[in-house]
Amino acid sequence: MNILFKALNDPIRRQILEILKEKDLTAGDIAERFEVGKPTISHHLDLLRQADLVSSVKDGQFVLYSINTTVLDEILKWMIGLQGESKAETKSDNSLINNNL
Amino acid sequence: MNILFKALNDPIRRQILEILKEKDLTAGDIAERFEVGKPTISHHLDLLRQADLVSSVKDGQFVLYSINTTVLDEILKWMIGLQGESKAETKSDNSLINNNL
DNA sequence: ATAATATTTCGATATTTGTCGAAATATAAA
DNA sequence: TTTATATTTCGACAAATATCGAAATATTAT
Repeated sequence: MNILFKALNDPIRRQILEILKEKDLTAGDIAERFEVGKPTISHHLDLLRQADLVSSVKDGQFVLYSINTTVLDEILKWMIGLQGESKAETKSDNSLINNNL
Repeated sequence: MNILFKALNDPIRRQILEILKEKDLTAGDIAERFEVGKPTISHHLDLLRQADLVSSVKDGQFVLYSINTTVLDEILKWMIGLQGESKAETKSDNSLINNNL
């Protein structure tokens, strides 16, 4: 959870995920789309990989990166849990009236 | 978006949200539940307020804090957008086969 | 008015984080 | 086997962040 939020707490890393949503790309192809240098992108990719938000496969001299969205479910559940079951509802008052999800 | 992820990128701030989900609380009541000092909690509450994840109302000498979950929708939408519309699907191939949400 | 309580603001400090250039590593091409 | 290309690792450094104690502010109680 911690490492997930940490990985998402950077505009470049979020953009990388958006780019990888469209298409798997090599590290170099990803780096080309940003102003920062390749070592920096490599570091960002490392953090995304630590959070399991991307996976990487070596293809010759290239490294191909892909997005992995399944780990986002954890955050989604946490956020939805924060919304539902609000404080006004008790055991006798969970009448599901406010289910405007 | 940035400020939202930043606010969520801390275990204490996330715990504060979980606590406020159950019940509105004063700054002091919140601080009591953590090991860190009151100035630190005050700072965390400030960041949560900047992200509009909490609201505060002055009640005499106390300040009552409440959670505001509506801003989470932005992140929820972003994450769901990251999951759907995957790269394998094109205009001719959006057959909604993989809709196992 | 004075004292007590609640909260925030202010500096200061240690840690974390993003970034860079240079060097290291690995693969492909000549 | 050199040479070129792709990527990561390594140190270094500046900026951001979490934390603290002390002081400031505001409200309540005596």
